Amino acid sequence: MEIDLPSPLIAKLEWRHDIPVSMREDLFSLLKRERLLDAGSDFKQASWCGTACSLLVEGVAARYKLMSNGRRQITALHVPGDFVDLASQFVRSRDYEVVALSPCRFALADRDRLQELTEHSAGVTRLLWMDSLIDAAIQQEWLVSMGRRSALEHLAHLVCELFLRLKVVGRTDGFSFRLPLTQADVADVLGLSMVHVNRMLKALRGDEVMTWTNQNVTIVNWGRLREIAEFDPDYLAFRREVA
Amino acid sequence: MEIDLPSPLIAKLEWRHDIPVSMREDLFSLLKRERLLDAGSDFKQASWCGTACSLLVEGVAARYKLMSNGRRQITALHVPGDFVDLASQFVRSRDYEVVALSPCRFALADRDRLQELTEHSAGVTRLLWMDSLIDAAIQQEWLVSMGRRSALEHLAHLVCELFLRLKVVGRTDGFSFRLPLTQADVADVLGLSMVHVNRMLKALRGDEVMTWTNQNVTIVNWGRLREIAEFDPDYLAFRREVA
DNA sequence: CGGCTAGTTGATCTATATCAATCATCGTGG
DNA sequence: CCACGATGATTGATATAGATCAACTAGCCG
Repeated sequence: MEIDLPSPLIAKLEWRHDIPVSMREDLFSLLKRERLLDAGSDFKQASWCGTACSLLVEGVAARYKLMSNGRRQITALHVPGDFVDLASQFVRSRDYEVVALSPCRFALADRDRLQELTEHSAGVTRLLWMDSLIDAAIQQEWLVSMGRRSALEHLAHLVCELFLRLKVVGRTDGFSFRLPLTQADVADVLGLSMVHVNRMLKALRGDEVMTWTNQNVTIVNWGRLREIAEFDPDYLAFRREVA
Repeated sequence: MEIDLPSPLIAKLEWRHDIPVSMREDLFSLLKRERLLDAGSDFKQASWCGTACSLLVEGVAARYKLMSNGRRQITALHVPGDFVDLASQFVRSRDYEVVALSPCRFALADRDRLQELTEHSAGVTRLLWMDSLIDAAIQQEWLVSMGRRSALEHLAHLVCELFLRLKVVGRTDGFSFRLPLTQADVADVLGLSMVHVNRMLKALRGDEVMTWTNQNVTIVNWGRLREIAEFDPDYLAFRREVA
């Protein structure tokens, strides 16, 4: 079963561009080693993290910053097909942590091999560069949500986004999907208090827009949810409608 | 005077890495044409914006998203040495606008030439990729500010960041610098109301931490300002202390 | 059964928004 | 030189979104 590690990555990329066979092969040859991480463990303590870039293959992880008085802000959620630390190939960043929110499976790209590959294949470089640009677009959208959307709209927007991101990598079942975040985690994503997240979830549940119990999200009224969030999936750069 | 267009870019990059002469030459040859934009004009209406990538050489510009009910969120501020639309080389994004906040001078990089350059020079590609990664790091820090810093801390953090970014490109005078944003603009950066921005400015002025009148910022007590903001410049990736 | 974690709810408090008025500055045309 | 309008800054009064505190419930796992 070791041959299929980059498949969620490739699934995601194919929603965006045509991927020639040669690039696919490059990615396969780059991502062969596999490693696991338990739920709750910090990514930095992973033994390999100094020498390789990690592609998340299964599970959900979060990037966050911790502040002096214990406040935490999650700045990104990683789902299968996402690189967790591509930037580390170039920039040393000590100020952010990554944590596995559920048991995670990673495919490793050796730094030296990646460096070599980017030097010889402008195509792959382009692909990875674009991927990081789209991650940035996602963050930009989060910024808009933080600044100018209400708590309810923000929450709705987050769910819309995650639904599509999970769907393109085949991690949804109709309008349902698993999302291993506690309400406290969600609060740290949205920049809200846990209590308020709970209330907003209740509101959406009450209006029969969506439910989120334990770790299971079900979108009951997709149109309404999009409407509340003013969700426009353009920034995810898919070539056609996902849902 | 046309020879010096990329100089703020190079100044910025040199705070981060050693730039070999060959790369410097590549950048010079890439960025030769010059264009102006009036304060207040939208970047998309610029004639060249379909065929070239634009490096801001002089002035300040803002990237923002407009929402249905008129709310606006500024997601990035561009200062001399910043590419305004590097992403457009790869991704079509219709959902964000860029506006010149003061009269702006741009150096243009022809898309085709840039494409060609990135195919032949892995070094330049790396440099530009890293630059976009650091832009993303800045956005990440903005996200933290939005989510988990108070209005006052957020404002202080913004000023700290802009001070350093302007300083490395030689746009500061001691602890003073020009920042052509109205309080309404600042509100749209911070995700606050104009009125509240005004109050926070007053508070910082009253405590003799900084002043911001008209378009002139003066930091009176740098240590205190950093303290309020919990500012750690690591994310800007400079190799040594700027201030 | 007990203790842990996550979710739920209510009461109260506070940061920030909104509304509205005033004031300062500056460019323009008379 | 002055009147004028426009734009931006400042301030106060009031409203509200969301935080904080505290209690209680429901699973779940040993």
